[in-house]
Amino acid sequence: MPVRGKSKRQVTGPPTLKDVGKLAGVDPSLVSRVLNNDSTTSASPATKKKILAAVKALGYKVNFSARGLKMARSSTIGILLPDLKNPIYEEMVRKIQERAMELGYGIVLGSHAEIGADKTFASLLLQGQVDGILALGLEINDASLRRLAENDNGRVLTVNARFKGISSSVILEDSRCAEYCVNHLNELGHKKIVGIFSPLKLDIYKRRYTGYMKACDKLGIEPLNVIAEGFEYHDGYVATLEAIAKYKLTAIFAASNFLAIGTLRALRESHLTVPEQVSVISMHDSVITEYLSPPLTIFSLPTLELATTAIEQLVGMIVGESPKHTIVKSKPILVLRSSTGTPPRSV
Amino acid sequence: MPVRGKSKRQVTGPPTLKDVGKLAGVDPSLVSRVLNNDSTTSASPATKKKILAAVKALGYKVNFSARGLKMARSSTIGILLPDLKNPIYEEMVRKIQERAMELGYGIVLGSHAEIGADKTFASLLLQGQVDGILALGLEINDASLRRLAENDNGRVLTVNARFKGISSSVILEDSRCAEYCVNHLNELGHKKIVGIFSPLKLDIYKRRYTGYMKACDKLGIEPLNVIAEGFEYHDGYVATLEAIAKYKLTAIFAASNFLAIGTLRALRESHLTVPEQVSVISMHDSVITEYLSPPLTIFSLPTLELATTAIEQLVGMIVGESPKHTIVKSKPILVLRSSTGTPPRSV
DNA sequence: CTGTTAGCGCTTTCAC
DNA sequence: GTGAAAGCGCTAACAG
Repeated sequence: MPVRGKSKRQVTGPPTLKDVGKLAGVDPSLVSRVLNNDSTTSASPATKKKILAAVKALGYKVNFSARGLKMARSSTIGILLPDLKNPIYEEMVRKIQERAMELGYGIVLGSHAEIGADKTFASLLLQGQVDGILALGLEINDASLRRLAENDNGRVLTVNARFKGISSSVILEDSRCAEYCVNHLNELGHKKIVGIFSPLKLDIYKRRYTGYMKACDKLGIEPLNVIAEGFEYHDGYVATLEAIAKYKLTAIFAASNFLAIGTLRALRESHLTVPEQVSVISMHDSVITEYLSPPLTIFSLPTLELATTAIEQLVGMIVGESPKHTIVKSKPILVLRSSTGTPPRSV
Repeated sequence: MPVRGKSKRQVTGPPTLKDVGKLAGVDPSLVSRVLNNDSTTSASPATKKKILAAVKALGYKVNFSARGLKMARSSTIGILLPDLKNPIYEEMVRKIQERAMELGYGIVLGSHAEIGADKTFASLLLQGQVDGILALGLEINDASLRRLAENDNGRVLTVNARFKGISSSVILEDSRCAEYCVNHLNELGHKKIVGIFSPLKLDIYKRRYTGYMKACDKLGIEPLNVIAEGFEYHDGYVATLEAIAKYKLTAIFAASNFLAIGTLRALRESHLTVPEQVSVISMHDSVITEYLSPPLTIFSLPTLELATTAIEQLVGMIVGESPKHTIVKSKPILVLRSSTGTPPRSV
């Protein structure tokens, strides 16, 4: 390990506040105050300029360990997700990381299952290893996270989901988006529109379900739906098989890209062509949708904005703002590809 | 912000070494030594036991900020990737994170483009914000990372890629895997096997290309290949269109899942059925392959083992081991699905 | 407006 | 085998 000299620095590591202070001819603490825009003290423009110049000259960057130690903060936030398989999470994680970095935070990824019993995210939070947690679209079945929510819900934020006991969240207008999907199908002439959802105990699917039901109601068509067992391709596949057997459908609204991929497979195996015999629509755009067979028509919502809003809100909470529930509003955008068309004549 | 009392602790944050020491009736420094298995001093079994008991009782966990400050290490490693879209990266990142955590490290994600000019990963490393960098499957076109590689390549490791100037890497047997793919096709009776690759300047594709050429040579069949423009679905799509126009092919070896997805689309649009008219094989298993149309036959390599090996090697380097190149050896595993079959009679 | 001071929790010589 | 003490780089009172 590199060792420093006693009085004079021998092995030069990264520059410190002391170095900057020396170069600028001021005290290190003043540098700190200037760099942090300390409101209680205002440096004279002249010294401020000198300091900034020295900072740039030396390429000074804060040492997060030192700051973290002093402020009793880790400057890292945890992101909890079921998996990264879903491309939407991937994009969001990327975006969150980007924004977090700008805000001076690092991130660590995690999931309930994999961290191990005594190393849950909640315990990390409690131990001060992370300053806050962003929970992406999943159930909270981690016992200690739940306990945490009861005691200290000031630093846990759920993304596109709401949970009892957690008073901070940011969500999209999933309900509205689902409505748009059904309306689009109806405009093409469809009346037998099956909705395929993942379990409704998950808030996000409940909202999509609500939108679907609302649209059917408004349009005066009969709601036909199947609740899949889970969230994976396979669940969409099984649910679609069930729908085909049960209903005389002409269109399917698959409530997630994952379900939709399973849906397409089920239709293919049942020798039902898309969109000639059955139209398929889904919501939330991800790269893969364009490369499915056929490419999927979808309505998209601003997931990236969801991501930045979430991290900003969490950081706000960490520095003292109150938790709140927010909705990122935005009109769903139609991405028209080739999985939707007019219903077959015979039906 | 919670404030602590002067002499007696008022607001109790997470337990510290001092707390543990007090409970165990020993000096905090001893606790530290015991917890870190300090080889220079051996505590008596009795006190050791007392200490461990106190640690457990209090639920003590190290404060990474303090340790980092003291040791001039951040205990975080950076992962550089082109994107997380590719499910294989996702799985690997997950695995790396998991193992890193066990080893006492956090991770931060990053890419060249998005971090911003003066905040490249290399500079993070230089500034001590990260202790090392894992670069996943991409070119290194970050000027400062390149510079870094020239000066201090002791803490940069490339994963499934090798670069001039970077003396630490871990790779899989991609060449061998490509050979297996070609052989499988040939065993089914194919002679006109087109290989589709991403640009060969990328080490990983060069190796797959080499394997393909070697297999063709051994088999005595003519190598037919197309080098795509890039790495995305679209590039595979365009390359396949070109291959169809150029060769009388009966089978395609797509050198990545991404390319393969584009390949399937091109074949579909060209009204060539898979596998009746054209067989398609790819390598590296990811969830999506099973849900393509048709589900892809692939050969898989142990990417998760690649991930753990990489992080372990990097951490080893951080604590002083020398950089090295390692190959994770493993026989490619055939995952037989329905995209491959015997060639059509007429050819 | 700016400097002084203390101390966050940890590791690590150096004593005993 | 164990304790004492110093100091990593930073921030936040408190002085001046």
